[in-house]
Amino acid sequence: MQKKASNADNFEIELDAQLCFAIYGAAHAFTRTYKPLLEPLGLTYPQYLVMIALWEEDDQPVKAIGDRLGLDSGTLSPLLKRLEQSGLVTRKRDCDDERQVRISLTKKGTELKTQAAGVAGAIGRAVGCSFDEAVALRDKLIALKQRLTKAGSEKDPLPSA
Amino acid sequence: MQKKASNADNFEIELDAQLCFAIYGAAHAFTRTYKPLLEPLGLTYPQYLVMIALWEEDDQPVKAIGDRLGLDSGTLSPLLKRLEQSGLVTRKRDCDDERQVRISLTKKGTELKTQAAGVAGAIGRAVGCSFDEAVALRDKLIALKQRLTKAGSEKDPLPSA
DNA sequence: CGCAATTCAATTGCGCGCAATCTAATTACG
DNA sequence: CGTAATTAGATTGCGCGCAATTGAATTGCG
Repeated sequence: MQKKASNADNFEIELDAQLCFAIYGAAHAFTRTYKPLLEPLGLTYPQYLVMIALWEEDDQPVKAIGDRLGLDSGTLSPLLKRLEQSGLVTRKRDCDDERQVRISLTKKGTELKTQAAGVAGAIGRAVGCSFDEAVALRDKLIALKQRLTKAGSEKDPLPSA
Repeated sequence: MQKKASNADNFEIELDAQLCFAIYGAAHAFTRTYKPLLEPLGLTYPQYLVMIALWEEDDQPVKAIGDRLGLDSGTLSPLLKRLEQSGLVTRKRDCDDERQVRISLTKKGTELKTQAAGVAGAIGRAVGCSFDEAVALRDKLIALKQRLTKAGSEKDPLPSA
């Protein structure tokens, strides 16, 4: 059925390797494509993702942004400081829960969305496939990510106590 | 509104954003899945990719590995030094062309391939889709990468001087 | 209420990833 | 032949990405 072992293992190894290379290469090609487009905006690719998250919903705590992007505070804290230094966001402690730091867009940060629209268009052209194809690929990648994430957390699902 | 355009632009922007997030998330989920599997081997994910390239073909110059993985010497030089320190590869100047440094597997490096087979199997399970699906996804990603790379190099085809 | 466990963010350390720069070796060309 | 242009690799600097630790605030529970 799903698993036969034997000499199909060689295919498995090679496919694994090829899938490695493919997703690794595609992800980096993506960031390389963005880089020159984001440079005029003064943003790196991860910073751009954070801005998108904030354009979708302003005034979020760091944790919420981290969940959306799959990043932890070790990555986000310095990144957000740079966005603050660039004058795009502000960081202030939540009044109700002082553990949280809420990230909000400044006027400049909000206005940057307009320029970002041009970036999205350029990427759309570079991706060079139809809308439907892009949607299909997006869904496949999301599904893959979910399966990988689930498989990774299968070690300790719950103490069953 | 500085830009009117059609309201299909909104879809474009959102799809762009979603594709961003999807590929970004999938790539990181991939590396996170590998991490615990590679830890017993003493390899990071990029180091694993280099080892795969060497298992496919031993005794390659740094440049060839860089082309295969899409990495430059700025990334590879320190990485290869770590692999050398781990006793997995050797680095020696090519006799015919002393600019090149040829990377070769040590006995230990060659033997590591056996253990890596188990890694591939585990990943196959984590990916959790059929062989055909994996092949299709791989091909889509490779095609995407090629389109992105080509689009990126369209800026300066030739100086035409 | 009071103390332990949890949660959120920041910090530290290490390994990429890449642009920019540098050096040395090779090739191209007059 | 000799100099310019090219090529390979190393180095530096900066920004992630993540594990591990820390510290402060909050929640849970007796």
